[in-house]
Amino acid sequence: MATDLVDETQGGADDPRTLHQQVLARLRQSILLGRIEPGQALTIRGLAADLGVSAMPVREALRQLVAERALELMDNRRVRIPPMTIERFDDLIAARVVLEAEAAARAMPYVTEGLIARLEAEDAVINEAEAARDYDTWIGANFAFHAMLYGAAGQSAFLPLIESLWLQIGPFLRRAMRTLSGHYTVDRHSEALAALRRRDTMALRIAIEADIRDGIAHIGSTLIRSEALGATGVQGTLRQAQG
Amino acid sequence: MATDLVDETQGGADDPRTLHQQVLARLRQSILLGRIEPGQALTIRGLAADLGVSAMPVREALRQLVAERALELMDNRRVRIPPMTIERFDDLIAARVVLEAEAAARAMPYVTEGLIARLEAEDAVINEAEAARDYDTWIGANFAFHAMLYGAAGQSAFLPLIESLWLQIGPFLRRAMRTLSGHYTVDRHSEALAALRRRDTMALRIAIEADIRDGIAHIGSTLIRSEALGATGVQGTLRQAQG
DNA sequence: CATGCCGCCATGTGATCACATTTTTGCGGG
DNA sequence: CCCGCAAAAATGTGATCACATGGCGGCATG
Repeated sequence: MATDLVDETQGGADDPRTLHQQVLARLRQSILLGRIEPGQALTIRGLAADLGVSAMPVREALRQLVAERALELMDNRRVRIPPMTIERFDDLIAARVVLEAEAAARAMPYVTEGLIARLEAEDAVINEAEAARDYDTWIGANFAFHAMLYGAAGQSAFLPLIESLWLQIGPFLRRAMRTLSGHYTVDRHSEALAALRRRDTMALRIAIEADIRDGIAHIGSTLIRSEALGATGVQGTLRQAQG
Repeated sequence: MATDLVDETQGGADDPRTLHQQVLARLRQSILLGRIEPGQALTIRGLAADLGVSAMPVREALRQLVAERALELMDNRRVRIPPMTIERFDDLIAARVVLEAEAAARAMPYVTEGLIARLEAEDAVINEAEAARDYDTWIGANFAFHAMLYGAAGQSAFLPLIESLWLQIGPFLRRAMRTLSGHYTVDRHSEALAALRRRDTMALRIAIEADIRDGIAHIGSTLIRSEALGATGVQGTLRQAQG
């Protein structure tokens, strides 16, 4: 009864990372790509069984994801994806806009031709994925595009904060994209790339903000249709697969 | 050989929180108030002995603080306070400015007379602490003032991000304040309170940004004087007190 | 006296176990 | 047929243990 909740492919036997780091990476990706349903039961033993590890690495990974606000520790001491509300969603978008616009502007001095070329390559992946309706690739490449830009100056204090925001939005982004397939938008990444080539910081800020806003504006309406997504939902009865 | 690294007073026997939550709270406060020296050895067993708990809660608390970027996991798998560089410090301040200015502006609609009164009370505590050179109280009340404002609308997605930034700055803020005792500054909190009373969002943004910038501007010079604070330093040989 | 090597000790990681609490299930009565 | 209560299963929390790794000092050697 093993679910496809996590990517079983990655993580070889000679992975230099600790087990809890591997578990963390896999769970993080699952959340980011919306593979975990809001409301789904997330138990230590269940995840451990699914991932083929003991409980300890899972415990540590869950704790870390709680700290990043990707998961929420309830009063029952159980962990879940935090339910989304309109207010919280609005907060998350506002935080993304100010943080990512600033991060992009601050990355400008470090933008090289090579970086622009790599961004263009990533943008091509995004466009292909969009045409093919491949949402996993689309979401992943989209984040890679932004992260590549913000990390141009090397490790930045902005990136972890932004990543936390993505993790909080991820589960609902995927759900909204399923309902709203084929939404036509202006290619904001092209605008951003043009701004980068011109070294036009202000235009870059505008492009990034526009990309964030109309990339997810329609989620708001999804939220309105089903108030407090994830607040109710299938509680448990999905992780009984173990002896 | 127990250090005064953590506040031993809090945390009764009938604390409803789990042990790891108590440990987390105490470590977090220690970091925020700069009671942990950058470069100081932070071992699981050592902290557990200091706190009178087993290793398990400490492990989980450390993991959570690593996720919040308050601590850093080195390649040795050992944990430390991340060394500060001028670039990182600059990033942290920039992130604080955009996040806190936005958080303050978004809190404006929820500002009541009662909140303003409570902020004034907190500001009084800050001024007293500054006069008395009581840095612990000063830092704590300062954060309480800001958190109170940003949390006016209830739980905000901004607050955890901002808290992470405070935790990253904390250890060095304290160090810089020790060297720069008695720095005269305009009372930006008064300006912020005045803006709140007038419901002047733009003035509030300006006051918050000014408060952040000149509250810690002098730390930059401290950093320049001792390049890469915490990069070198007393490595370990301080947590041998156990057996 | 300086330097490189070896062994010991401390540490992080992961596994397993016991216990208290919560959740689910099953049964009996209304 | 529905509701409530009790038993049973499941879960989170914390403790302890085994093991591999890394750091440190002592020791022998040049």
